[in-house]
Amino acid sequence: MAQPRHVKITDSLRERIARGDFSENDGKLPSEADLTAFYEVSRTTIRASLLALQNEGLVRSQSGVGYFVRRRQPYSYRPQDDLGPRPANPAVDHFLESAEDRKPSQEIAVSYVQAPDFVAQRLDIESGDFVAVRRRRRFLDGVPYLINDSYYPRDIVDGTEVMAAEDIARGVNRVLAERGYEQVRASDEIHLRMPYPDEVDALDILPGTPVAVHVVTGYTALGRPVRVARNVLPGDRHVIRFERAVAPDPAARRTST
Amino acid sequence: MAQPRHVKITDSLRERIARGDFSENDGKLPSEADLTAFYEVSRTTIRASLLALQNEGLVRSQSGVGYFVRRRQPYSYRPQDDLGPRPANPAVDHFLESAEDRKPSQEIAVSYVQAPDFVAQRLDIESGDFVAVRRRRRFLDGVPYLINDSYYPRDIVDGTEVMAAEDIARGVNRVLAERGYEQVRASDEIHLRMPYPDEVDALDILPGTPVAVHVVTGYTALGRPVRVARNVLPGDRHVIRFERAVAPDPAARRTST
DNA sequence: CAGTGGTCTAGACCACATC
DNA sequence: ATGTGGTCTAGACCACTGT
Repeated sequence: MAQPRHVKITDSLRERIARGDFSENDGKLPSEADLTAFYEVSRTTIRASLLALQNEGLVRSQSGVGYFVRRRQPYSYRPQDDLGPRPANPAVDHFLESAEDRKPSQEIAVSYVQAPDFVAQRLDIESGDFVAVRRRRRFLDGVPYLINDSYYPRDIVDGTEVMAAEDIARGVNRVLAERGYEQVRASDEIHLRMPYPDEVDALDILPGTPVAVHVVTGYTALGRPVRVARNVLPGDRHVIRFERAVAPDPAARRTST
Repeated sequence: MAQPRHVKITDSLRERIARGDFSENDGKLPSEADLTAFYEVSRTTIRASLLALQNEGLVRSQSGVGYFVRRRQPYSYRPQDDLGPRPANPAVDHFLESAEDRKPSQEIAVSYVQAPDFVAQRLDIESGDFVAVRRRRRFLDGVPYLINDSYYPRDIVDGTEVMAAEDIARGVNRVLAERGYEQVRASDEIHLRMPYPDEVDALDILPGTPVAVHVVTGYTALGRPVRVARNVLPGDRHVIRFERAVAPDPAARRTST
């Protein structure tokens, strides 16, 4: 037997899921007992296969109920929305506006902390220096969609409304701009990994769901970094989208048309 | 007992890993036998914990040898490198050039296929229409780093060198530009998920490693889509980076400085 | 050969959801 | 009360890696 039984069963179930064999009943799979009977193996072996499918993000289990095929309906996440003009209704920002039918809400906590390494590096300060943080958790229809921690150098937010634990209608970036720290450039980094336990809790993340960690550094026209934002996005709820314009390549122009 | 034993053990091991307790010996963990003795549980329970750590991407197992702490050294992936001027040495493209010390190589296969849905939609053609595809798998020091499938409308690549199964020194985008299809704008979409079995094979992906699927659509100045590229990136080998310039916000300017 | 992880079984008990 | 998944055990055999 080239392949172990649990692998063959996993493959078989994956195919049956892809074929839509379990599309009835909210995508409910047969019970472990039924599957042990069908594949003629022990319950342990069936559970190994179901666990594998969970870790691939294809299936979720609900204790006392059964296993269900997962389906995703991602929300568009646009890094470019964090800068630039605000939408017409100043009470909501882009995140909220593009939420379509879904009801947005958020939790905010503000504090001063010693800069973590990744912040200190990007803000070009010492690692122990204090920085201002706005920590937000954002929801759509009560479902957590993202963690956003925004870090600012102390001196540029001290004494402003930025450190109020409320939504800032104009947006923090606008407030900074008014103080002379308009951001004209940003760099984006995206890391992929499996979530840590605290992220699993904070974002209600199911097994087999990766996260993207999106770190933005915003710069003024003078090249000073004034903002580091760290976003954590569950992979099953987001598609990251952005647009690029390309500087024309003169070498190509010579021969074209 | 609030938490099951295997969860407590997983937490304990995760902490010990974070503390660097296993930094000796290539990051080797104690054997399953040692762990069963240490935590005083059955081997099954220990294996459940180790499996969980694998699926979090923290640990890898090597049959007959042991479990090892994983560490990542990601390569910078820059979506913006695919358009724009080529580097000085025309024999390599940006992917190759930015590889630093590591030896790049690639496999190329070209063909005509019926456009998959995601391609047809983005190229604005019918779903059954034939398109040209260049499929590439790229390596650094023999390690697969990415799958790149680039789709082009038939009419604009027919009779060109694009359909040769070799590296095109100038780059396909340059060839298209010379034919009058210069791309001046691109849209990017990034999806996150766990890899499919064929991707696991093609990219040597370990358990607990997510992938990013990066789909680029390139447009000419007339707004015609002429390229759809689908990249699959293993999360442990990439950091996605890009830069943005922000159009100044006139409302903010009024009061600033 | 000894040690390691990989596969598989049969069985027991529990917590939870549903009727 | 019944059925579901979640936890845990003890034990067996195998395949692979290293000495």
